[in-house]
Amino acid sequence: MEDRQYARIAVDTARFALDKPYDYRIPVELTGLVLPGMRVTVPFGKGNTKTEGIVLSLEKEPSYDKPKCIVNLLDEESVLSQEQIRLALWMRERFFCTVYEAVHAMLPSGMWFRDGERRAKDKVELFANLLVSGEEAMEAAEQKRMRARQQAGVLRLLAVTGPVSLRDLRTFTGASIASVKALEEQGYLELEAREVFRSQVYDDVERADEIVLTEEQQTAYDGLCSLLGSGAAAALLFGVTGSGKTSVYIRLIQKVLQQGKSAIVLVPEIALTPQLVAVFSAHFGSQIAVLHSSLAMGERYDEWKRIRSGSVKVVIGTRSAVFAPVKELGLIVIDEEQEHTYKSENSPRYHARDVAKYRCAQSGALLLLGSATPSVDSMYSAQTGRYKLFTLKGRYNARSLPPVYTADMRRELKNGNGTNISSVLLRELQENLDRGEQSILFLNRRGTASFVVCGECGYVYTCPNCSVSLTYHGVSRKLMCHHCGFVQQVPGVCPECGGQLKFTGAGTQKVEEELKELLPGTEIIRMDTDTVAAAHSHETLLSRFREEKVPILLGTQMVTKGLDFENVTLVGVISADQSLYVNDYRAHERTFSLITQVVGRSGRGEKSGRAVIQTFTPQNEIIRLASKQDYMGFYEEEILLRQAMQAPPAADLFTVTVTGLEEAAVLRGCVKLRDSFRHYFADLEGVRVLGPAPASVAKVNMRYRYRITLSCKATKRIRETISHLICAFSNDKENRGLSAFADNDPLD
DNA sequence: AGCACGCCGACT
DNA sequence: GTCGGCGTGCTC
Repeated sequence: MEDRQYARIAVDTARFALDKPYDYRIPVELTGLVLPGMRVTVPFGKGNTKTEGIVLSLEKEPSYDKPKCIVNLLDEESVLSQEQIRLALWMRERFFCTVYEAVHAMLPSGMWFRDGERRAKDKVELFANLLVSGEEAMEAAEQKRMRARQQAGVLRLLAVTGPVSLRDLRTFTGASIASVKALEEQGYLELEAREVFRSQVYDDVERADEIVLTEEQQTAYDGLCSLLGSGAAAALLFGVTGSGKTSVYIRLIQKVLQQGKSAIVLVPEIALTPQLVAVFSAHFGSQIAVLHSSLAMGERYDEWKRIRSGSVKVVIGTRSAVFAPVKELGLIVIDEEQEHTYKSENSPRYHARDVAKYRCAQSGALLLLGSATPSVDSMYSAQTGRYKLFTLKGRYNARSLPPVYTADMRRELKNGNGTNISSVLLRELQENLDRGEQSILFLNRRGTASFVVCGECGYVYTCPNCSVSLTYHGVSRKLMCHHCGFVQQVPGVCPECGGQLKFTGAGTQKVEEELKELLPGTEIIRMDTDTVAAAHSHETLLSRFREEKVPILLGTQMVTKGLDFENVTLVGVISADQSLYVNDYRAHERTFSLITQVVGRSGRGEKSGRAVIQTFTPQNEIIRLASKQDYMGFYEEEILLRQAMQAPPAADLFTVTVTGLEEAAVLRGCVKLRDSFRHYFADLEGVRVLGPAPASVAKVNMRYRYRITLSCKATKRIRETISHLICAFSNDKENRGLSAFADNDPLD
């Protein structure tokens, strides 16, 4: 080691085109202390601005004749293992991000601020919440840098992480309460009391009995066991709702632990799966770590350290938990693998499934994808033998799936029923009321946003920076942009004509009113972004529904997931069409999955259930198949369509998005880029270069965005060419002020 | 993205 | 002469 005086470093350049390893000399006083996987500060560029970087390797000879010198060592021990460094380098090639962006994704956010020591946490803590956009906060921090250092630090941290507890604010920025209060008075932030989960201790949870598998589950389990450590690519566990996939997961994880290895379990959104977490803690006690979305930053960091120390054998968490630094990885489970939350929408634009595949291949672990409605991609891999397929057909207690009625909303309209509730649904609701049973109503509305419109002139509040309407937040009574974070007060009247403003709600409000009129005196719990905005009120609402047996639960997306209520015997889908007719190759898949999931909420107890699907297009094939709960029928149909459209899995999609302040320049740059792609791929069969087309949100943060789409088979050459052309694009001086980024199979 | 270097016009 | 405008190119 003593003769390795140089460090190869990935710096935090933010620019993809500049991102390559740079060699620095290790100063004498740091000899022997600098090791791969440690963060350092280094001078970079003409002005020697201090930049953060991470040491990739140590070298005897520098690859450059005038290396500069490392100025500071930020870690006492490596924060990334050799394996994780390799993963970060792979992510750069795979997801078109910088190595440092990949490193950011792999480490808990608490690592990026001053190291905090562990302290006992109170149950309720004050949280600081930004009232201005992240951008405004950064700007204010810049101005305050000299006069009010502490305030600047607080603003910067909040801009990056979102709401942070007062305690964490102090530990990570060193700011005093006074400076936070000052910011509150200046209107930059608000303080609110929030319940905080104590660092999870699952020791006191009552241990569950040994799981007894059904014959079918046992077959799947045996098959999966034989795959453990066999080097198989991946397995798909296709099991209808209520078939006991979780039991198979648990037994398989027990097997993995017996072999001295550990497991990672990914779930779409942990707040929506409290039941799953409870079951896991009953079986694994203190061996598990739950990367909970509402963990305070310090606690998340503590859990990360616990995992790295090797005392945690099972990690449950959302997307980013795929990076959990467990020792001896033996298994990764991705539950509800078709969910879109596994794809990151900003750089690094990774899909947890891809990262999991890579990690499993590296460590000889098994990847298990589980779902009642697998993505068409995964089922295709299973059908073609790339994944091993295991099927669970039997439901718990041999209960059959609930019968589904389709309500034709066109006929309702013709018969003079203009409400959102069909006569069939109303009849069934009434019947449930009479019998004292409960019902769940699901409003399938694309985007849960509620916006404000003038009832007289039709003026809609839109973001001054982005091409979207502002979302109304009932709790804070403010209008907000979901793309750039712009916030403004709600005015009393329309600024254009002085007319009365209307709050459209997520649609749930309207349906709630209609229900109150149709079923007078019936209590209804409404669950949407407005009513669950208060911390943990999601669980509060659900436990009220369970304990107080409130007759009707009405909600958006969030009522579809993992809820298991014995007394629910009726499920209604208010408008099945809403997510179906959008310009996105995944629309069918999403609608089918959504309907199937929500129908599966009915009749999970002793009593049998039923479901009503309301649609304006009852003849639609997807709706028909979903009401029959015929996944394989859906798959066979959809795969033909995908092949005809050359959409995944028949082809891979890449988009390259160009952004800039001037629309004409963006468009020009995009056309040039498209032509370079066409030129580079002229000799390749089966590559289509489409565009430019405006991105689905055509303007974000004052920047216009146009994109081109590549439909092709993803090969090394394709990826390298995309990287190369993005670099060439940003090095071209004619593209000044424009930037470009690539995404593999984006969500929209 | 920053930042320095350099080549030209305007002013002390 | 020489101060500073911004166009150009590089970052170990």
